[in-house]
Amino acid sequence: MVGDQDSVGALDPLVGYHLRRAFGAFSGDFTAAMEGTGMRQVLVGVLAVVARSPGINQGAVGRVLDIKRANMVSLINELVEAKLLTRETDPQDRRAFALAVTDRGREVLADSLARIEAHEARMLAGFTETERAALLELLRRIERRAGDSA
Amino acid sequence: MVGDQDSVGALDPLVGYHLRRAFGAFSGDFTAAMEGTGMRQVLVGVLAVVARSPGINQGAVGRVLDIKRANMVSLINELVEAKLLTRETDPQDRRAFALAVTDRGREVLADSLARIEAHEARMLAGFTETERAALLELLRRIERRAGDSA
DNA sequence: TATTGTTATACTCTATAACTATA
DNA sequence: TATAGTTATAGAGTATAACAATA
Repeated sequence: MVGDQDSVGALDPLVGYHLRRAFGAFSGDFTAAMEGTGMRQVLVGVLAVVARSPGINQGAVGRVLDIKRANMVSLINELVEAKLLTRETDPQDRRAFALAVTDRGREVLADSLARIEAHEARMLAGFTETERAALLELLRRIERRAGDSA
Repeated sequence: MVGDQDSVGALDPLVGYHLRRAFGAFSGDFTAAMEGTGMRQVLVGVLAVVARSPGINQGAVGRVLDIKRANMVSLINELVEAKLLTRETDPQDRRAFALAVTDRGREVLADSLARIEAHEARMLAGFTETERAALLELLRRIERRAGDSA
Protein backbone atom coordinates (compact mmCIF):
# COMPACT_ATOMS: atom_id res chain seq x y z
CA MET A 1 0.00 0.00 0.00
CA VAL A 2 1.23 3.39 -1.04
CA GLY A 3 1.48 6.22 1.48
CA ASP A 4 2.31 3.90 4.33
CA GLN A 5 4.13 5.27 7.33
CA ASP A 6 7.36 3.47 6.63
CA SER A 7 7.90 4.74 3.11
CA VAL A 8 8.26 8.31 4.33
CA GLY A 9 11.30 7.50 6.44
CA ALA A 10 12.36 10.34 8.71
CA LEU A 11 9.07 12.18 8.22
CA ASP A 12 6.95 9.65 10.03
CA PRO A 13 7.64 10.78 13.63
CA LEU A 14 6.99 14.44 12.74
CA VAL A 15 3.76 16.05 13.90
CA GLY A 16 4.15 18.68 11.18
CA TYR A 17 4.17 16.05 8.46
CA HIS A 18 0.99 14.41 9.71
CA LEU A 19 -0.65 17.78 10.29
CA ARG A 20 0.06 18.55 6.65
CA ARG A 21 -1.42 15.29 5.43
CA ALA A 22 -4.47 15.45 7.69
CA PHE A 23 -5.09 19.02 6.55
CA GLY A 24 -4.74 17.90 2.95
CA ALA A 25 -7.26 15.12 3.50
CA PHE A 26 -9.70 17.55 5.10
CA SER A 27 -9.21 20.09 2.32
CA GLY A 28 -9.86 17.58 -0.42
CA ASP A 29 -13.04 16.33 1.20
CA PHE A 30 -14.12 19.90 1.98
CA THR A 31 -13.80 20.87 -1.67
CA ALA A 32 -15.83 17.82 -2.69
CA ALA A 33 -18.48 18.67 -0.07
CA MET A 34 -18.85 22.19 -1.52
CA GLU A 35 -19.01 21.09 -5.14
CA GLY A 36 -21.46 23.12 -7.17
CA THR A 37 -21.96 25.80 -4.51
CA GLY A 38 -19.07 28.05 -5.53
CA MET A 39 -18.00 28.25 -1.88
CA ARG A 40 -14.44 27.68 -0.73
CA GLN A 41 -12.86 27.38 2.72
CA VAL A 42 -11.89 31.05 2.92
CA LEU A 43 -15.24 32.29 1.69
CA VAL A 44 -17.12 30.30 4.33
CA GLY A 45 -14.69 31.68 6.89
CA VAL A 46 -15.33 35.28 5.90
CA LEU A 47 -19.08 34.73 5.82
CA ALA A 48 -19.04 33.16 9.29
CA VAL A 49 -16.96 35.97 10.78
CA VAL A 50 -19.14 38.71 9.31
CA ALA A 51 -22.28 36.86 10.43
CA ARG A 52 -20.85 36.77 13.92
CA SER A 53 -19.93 40.51 13.93
CA PRO A 54 -22.18 42.54 11.62
CA GLY A 55 -20.69 45.92 10.70
CA ILE A 56 -17.11 44.59 10.93
CA ASN A 57 -14.68 45.90 8.27
CA GLN A 58 -12.45 43.83 5.99
CA GLY A 59 -9.25 44.57 7.83
CA ALA A 60 -10.70 43.17 11.03
CA VAL A 61 -11.99 40.07 9.24
CA GLY A 62 -8.53 39.55 7.83
CA ARG A 63 -6.94 39.87 11.26
CA VAL A 64 -9.29 37.26 12.70
CA LEU A 65 -8.69 34.78 9.88
CA ASP A 66 -5.02 35.59 9.20
CA ILE A 67 -5.63 36.96 5.73
CA LYS A 68 -3.61 39.97 4.51
CA ARG A 69 -5.62 43.13 3.69
CA ALA A 70 -4.42 42.98 0.10
CA ASN A 71 -5.85 39.50 -0.27
CA MET A 72 -9.14 40.41 1.38
CA VAL A 73 -10.10 42.74 -1.47
CA SER A 74 -10.94 40.15 -4.11
CA LEU A 75 -12.56 37.85 -1.55
CA ILE A 76 -14.95 40.59 -0.44
CA ASN A 77 -15.56 41.53 -4.06
CA GLU A 78 -16.53 37.95 -4.83
CA LEU A 79 -18.94 37.77 -1.92
CA VAL A 80 -20.50 41.16 -2.65
CA GLU A 81 -20.90 40.33 -6.35
CA ALA A 82 -22.56 37.04 -5.37
CA LYS A 83 -24.90 39.12 -3.19
CA LEU A 84 -23.91 37.24 -0.04
CA LEU A 85 -22.44 40.33 1.64
CA THR A 86 -23.26 44.03 1.62
CA ARG A 87 -20.48 46.61 1.80
CA GLU A 88 -21.39 50.14 2.88
CA THR A 89 -19.17 53.04 3.87
CA ASP A 90 -18.97 53.19 7.65
CA PRO A 91 -20.36 56.62 8.68
CA GLN A 92 -18.13 56.61 11.78
CA ASP A 93 -14.94 56.02 9.73
CA ARG A 94 -15.25 56.88 6.08
CA ARG A 95 -12.10 54.95 5.18
CA ALA A 96 -13.75 51.68 6.15
CA PHE A 97 -16.56 49.53 4.83
CA ALA A 98 -19.13 48.06 7.19
CA LEU A 99 -19.84 44.51 6.09
CA ALA A 100 -23.04 42.56 6.65
CA VAL A 101 -24.44 39.23 5.53
CA THR A 102 -27.49 39.33 3.23
CA ASP A 103 -30.46 36.98 3.57
CA ARG A 104 -29.07 34.98 0.70
CA GLY A 105 -25.69 34.98 2.44
CA ARG A 106 -27.30 33.56 5.55
CA GLU A 107 -28.90 30.80 3.48
CA VAL A 108 -25.64 29.96 1.77
CA LEU A 109 -23.80 29.98 5.09
CA ALA A 110 -26.39 27.65 6.63
CA ASP A 111 -26.15 25.32 3.65
CA SER A 112 -22.36 25.42 3.80
CA LEU A 113 -22.33 24.63 7.52
CA ALA A 114 -24.68 21.70 6.98
CA ARG A 115 -22.36 20.34 4.29
CA ILE A 116 -19.37 20.94 6.54
CA GLU A 117 -20.97 19.03 9.41
CA ALA A 118 -21.46 16.03 7.13
CA HIS A 119 -17.89 16.43 5.91
CA GLU A 120 -16.54 16.52 9.47
CA ALA A 121 -18.60 13.47 10.40
CA ARG A 122 -17.08 11.68 7.43
CA MET A 123 -13.52 12.65 8.27
CA LEU A 124 -13.93 11.84 11.96
CA ALA A 125 -15.88 8.61 11.55
CA GLY A 126 -14.68 6.22 14.24
CA PHE A 127 -13.71 9.05 16.59
CA THR A 128 -15.44 9.08 19.95
CA GLU A 129 -16.69 12.44 21.15
CA THR A 130 -13.86 12.40 23.71
CA GLU A 131 -11.26 11.87 20.99
CA ARG A 132 -12.77 14.64 18.87
CA ALA A 133 -12.68 17.04 21.82
CA ALA A 134 -9.11 16.03 22.63
CA LEU A 135 -7.98 16.67 19.05
CA LEU A 136 -9.72 20.05 19.04
CA GLU A 137 -8.03 21.05 22.29
CA LEU A 138 -4.56 19.98 21.15
CA LEU A 139 -4.97 21.90 17.89
CA ARG A 140 -6.13 25.00 19.77
CA ARG A 141 -3.01 24.86 21.93
CA ILE A 142 -0.82 24.85 18.81
CA GLU A 143 -2.66 27.91 17.47
CA ARG A 144 -2.12 29.72 20.77
CA ARG A 145 1.64 29.08 20.63
CA ALA A 146 1.65 30.55 17.14
CA GLY A 147 0.15 33.72 18.56
CA ASP A 148 3.00 33.97 21.08
CA SER A 149 5.58 34.60 18.39
CA ALA A 150 3.39 36.73 16.12
CA MET B 1 -7.25 40.01 21.43
CA VAL B 2 -7.62 39.30 17.75
CA GLY B 3 -8.11 35.73 16.53
CA ASP B 4 -9.97 34.67 19.62
CA GLN B 5 -12.23 31.67 19.40
CA ASP B 6 -15.42 33.65 19.75
CA SER B 7 -14.83 36.01 16.85
CA VAL B 8 -14.93 33.18 14.35
CA GLY B 9 -18.51 32.27 15.22
CA ALA B 10 -19.68 29.04 13.63
CA LEU B 11 -16.13 28.01 12.72
CA ASP B 12 -14.96 27.51 16.28
CA PRO B 13 -16.38 24.00 16.85
CA LEU B 14 -14.98 22.73 13.54
CA VAL B 15 -11.95 20.43 13.60
CA GLY B 16 -11.21 21.40 9.99
CA TYR B 17 -10.92 25.07 10.90
CA HIS B 18 -8.47 24.41 13.71
CA LEU B 19 -6.56 21.92 11.60
CA ARG B 20 -6.16 24.67 9.02
CA ARG B 21 -4.90 27.18 11.56
CA ALA B 22 -2.57 24.75 13.31
CA PHE B 23 -1.16 23.75 9.93
CA GLY B 24 -0.70 27.41 9.07
CA ALA B 25 1.15 28.01 12.33
CA PHE B 26 3.42 25.03 11.68
CA SER B 27 4.05 26.12 8.09
CA GLY B 28 5.03 29.64 9.07
CA ASP B 29 7.45 28.45 11.72
CA PHE B 30 8.80 25.75 9.37
CA THR B 31 9.60 28.35 6.73
CA ALA B 32 11.37 30.49 9.34
CA ALA B 33 13.33 27.45 10.57
CA MET B 34 14.58 26.77 7.02
CA GLU B 35 15.53 30.34 6.23
CA GLY B 36 18.68 30.60 4.19
CA THR B 37 18.84 26.88 3.36
CA GLY B 38 16.69 27.00 0.22
CA MET B 39 14.75 24.01 1.53
CA ARG B 40 10.95 23.88 1.63
CA GLN B 41 8.50 21.39 3.12
CA VAL B 42 8.04 19.45 -0.13
CA LEU B 43 11.76 19.32 -0.89
CA VAL B 44 12.55 17.86 2.53
CA GLY B 45 9.76 15.36 1.96
CA VAL B 46 11.15 14.21 -1.38
CA LEU B 47 14.66 13.98 0.02
CA ALA B 48 13.48 11.91 2.98
CA VAL B 49 11.50 9.51 0.79
CA VAL B 50 14.36 8.97 -1.66
CA ALA B 51 16.80 8.52 1.24
CA ARG B 52 14.50 5.85 2.59
CA SER B 53 14.13 4.05 -0.78
CA PRO B 54 17.18 4.56 -3.01
CA GLY B 55 16.47 3.81 -6.68
CA ILE B 56 12.81 4.87 -6.37
CA ASN B 57 11.39 6.79 -9.35
CA GLN B 58 9.56 10.13 -9.29
CA GLY B 59 6.13 8.70 -9.85
CA ALA B 60 6.48 6.52 -6.78
CA VAL B 61 7.75 9.42 -4.68
CA GLY B 62 4.74 11.43 -5.79
CA ARG B 63 2.37 8.63 -4.84
CA VAL B 64 3.87 8.41 -1.35
CA LEU B 65 3.69 12.16 -0.77
CA ASP B 66 0.48 12.87 -2.71
CA ILE B 67 2.18 14.97 -5.35
CA LYS B 68 1.00 14.74 -8.98
CA ARG B 69 3.56 13.46 -11.51
CA ALA B 70 3.36 16.72 -13.43
CA ASN B 71 4.33 18.64 -10.33
CA MET B 72 7.17 16.29 -9.44
CA VAL B 73 9.17 17.30 -12.51
CA SER B 74 10.28 20.74 -11.38
CA LEU B 75 10.84 19.54 -7.81
CA ILE B 76 13.21 16.81 -8.96
CA ASN B 77 14.87 19.27 -11.34
CA GLU B 78 15.49 21.63 -8.42
CA LEU B 79 17.01 18.91 -6.26
CA VAL B 80 19.18 17.51 -9.07
CA GLU B 81 20.41 20.98 -10.02
CA ALA B 82 21.25 21.62 -6.35
CA LYS B 83 23.21 18.32 -6.47
CA LEU B 84 21.18 16.84 -3.63
CA LEU B 85 19.77 14.05 -5.81
CA THR B 86 21.06 11.99 -8.72
CA ARG B 87 18.73 10.92 -11.54
CA GLU B 88 19.79 8.02 -13.76
CA THR B 89 17.82 6.03 -16.31
CA ASP B 90 16.63 2.82 -14.65
CA PRO B 91 18.14 -0.09 -16.68
CA GLN B 92 15.18 -2.29 -15.74
CA ASP B 93 12.62 0.22 -17.02
CA ARG B 94 14.01 2.76 -19.43
CA ARG B 95 10.98 5.01 -19.06
CA ALA B 96 11.87 5.71 -15.45
CA PHE B 97 14.62 7.47 -13.55
CA ALA B 98 16.23 5.86 -10.54
CA LEU B 99 16.70 8.54 -7.89
CA ALA B 100 19.32 8.58 -5.15
CA VAL B 101 20.49 11.06 -2.52
CA THR B 102 24.01 12.45 -2.92
CA ASP B 103 26.42 12.93 0.00
CA ARG B 104 25.57 16.60 -0.05
CA GLY B 105 21.88 15.67 -0.10
CA ARG B 106 22.39 13.56 3.00
CA GLU B 107 24.08 16.48 4.76
CA VAL B 108 21.30 18.87 3.80
CA LEU B 109 18.67 16.36 4.90
CA ALA B 110 20.40 15.89 8.26
CA ASP B 111 20.62 19.64 8.76
CA SER B 112 16.97 20.07 7.75
CA LEU B 113 15.85 17.37 10.17
CA ALA B 114 17.81 19.00 13.00
CA ARG B 115 16.12 22.31 12.26
CA ILE B 116 12.75 20.57 12.04
CA GLU B 117 13.24 18.94 15.43
CA ALA B 118 13.88 22.34 17.00
CA HIS B 119 10.85 23.69 15.15
CA GLU B 120 8.64 20.87 16.42
CA ALA B 121 9.91 21.39 19.96
CA ARG B 122 8.97 25.06 19.65
CA MET B 123 5.50 24.37 18.30
CA LEU B 124 4.79 21.65 20.84
CA ALA B 125 6.28 23.39 23.87
CA GLY B 126 4.09 22.58 26.83
CA PHE B 127 2.96 19.28 25.35
CA THR B 128 3.72 16.19 27.38
CA GLU B 129 5.09 13.21 25.47
CA THR B 130 1.73 11.52 25.98
CA GLU B 131 -0.09 14.46 24.44
CA ARG B 132 2.28 14.56 21.51
CA ALA B 133 1.78 10.85 20.88
CA ALA B 134 -1.99 11.23 21.18
CA LEU B 135 -2.01 14.06 18.63
CA LEU B 136 0.13 12.03 16.24
CA GLU B 137 -2.17 9.03 16.53
CA LEU B 138 -5.34 11.07 15.97
CA LEU B 139 -3.82 12.74 12.90
CA ARG B 140 -2.75 9.37 11.52
CA ARG B 141 -6.31 8.09 11.85
CA ILE B 142 -7.57 11.03 9.78
CA GLU B 143 -5.02 10.28 7.06
CA ARG B 144 -6.12 6.66 6.96
CA ARG B 145 -9.77 7.64 6.48
CA ALA B 146 -8.68 9.82 3.58
CA GLY B 147 -7.16 6.74 1.96
CA ASP B 148 -10.50 4.94 2.24
CA SER B 149 -12.20 7.23 -0.24
CA ALA B 150 -9.21 7.67 -2.56
C1' DT C 1 -3.20 -0.45 -23.60
C1' DA C 2 -0.93 1.26 -19.54
C1' DT C 3 2.75 3.79 -17.40
C1' DT C 4 6.94 7.26 -16.87
C1' DG C 5 8.17 11.49 -17.51
C1' DT C 6 7.27 15.92 -19.73
C1' DT C 7 5.16 20.41 -21.30
C1' DA C 8 1.75 23.73 -21.09
C1' DT C 9 -1.60 25.82 -18.55
C1' DA C 10 -4.56 27.68 -14.99
C1' DC C 11 -6.38 28.71 -10.49
C1' DT C 12 -5.85 29.48 -5.69
C1' DC C 13 -3.27 31.07 -1.82
C1' DT C 14 0.07 33.87 0.10
C1' DA C 15 3.21 37.77 0.48
C1' DT C 16 5.23 42.49 -0.41
C1' DA C 17 5.49 47.17 -1.95
C1' DA C 18 3.45 51.40 -3.27
C1' DC C 19 -0.54 54.16 -3.73
C1' DT C 20 -5.27 56.99 -2.11
C1' DA C 21 -8.25 58.64 1.19
C1' DT C 22 -9.35 59.36 5.44
C1' DA C 23 -8.27 59.68 10.59
C1' DT D 1 1.68 59.70 11.40
C1' DA D 2 -1.19 55.83 11.23
C1' DT D 3 -4.94 53.11 9.31
C1' DA D 4 -8.56 51.21 5.61
C1' DG D 5 -8.76 49.83 1.34
C1' DT D 6 -6.67 49.21 -3.26
C1' DT D 7 -3.58 47.82 -7.15
C1' DA D 8 0.08 45.33 -9.09
C1' DT D 9 2.90 41.65 -8.85
C1' DA D 10 5.31 37.41 -7.80
C1' DG D 11 6.10 32.79 -5.86
C1' DA D 12 4.39 28.49 -4.33
C1' DG D 13 0.99 24.70 -4.37
C1' DT D 14 -2.18 22.13 -6.84
C1' DA D 15 -4.95 20.43 -10.77
C1' DT D 16 -5.92 18.81 -15.72
C1' DA D 17 -5.01 17.66 -20.50
C1' DA D 18 -2.10 16.09 -24.11
C1' DC D 19 2.17 14.22 -25.81
C1' DA D 20 6.64 10.98 -26.51
C1' DA D 21 9.01 6.98 -25.18
C1' DT D 22 8.78 2.62 -23.28
C1' DA D 23 6.50 -1.45 -21.21
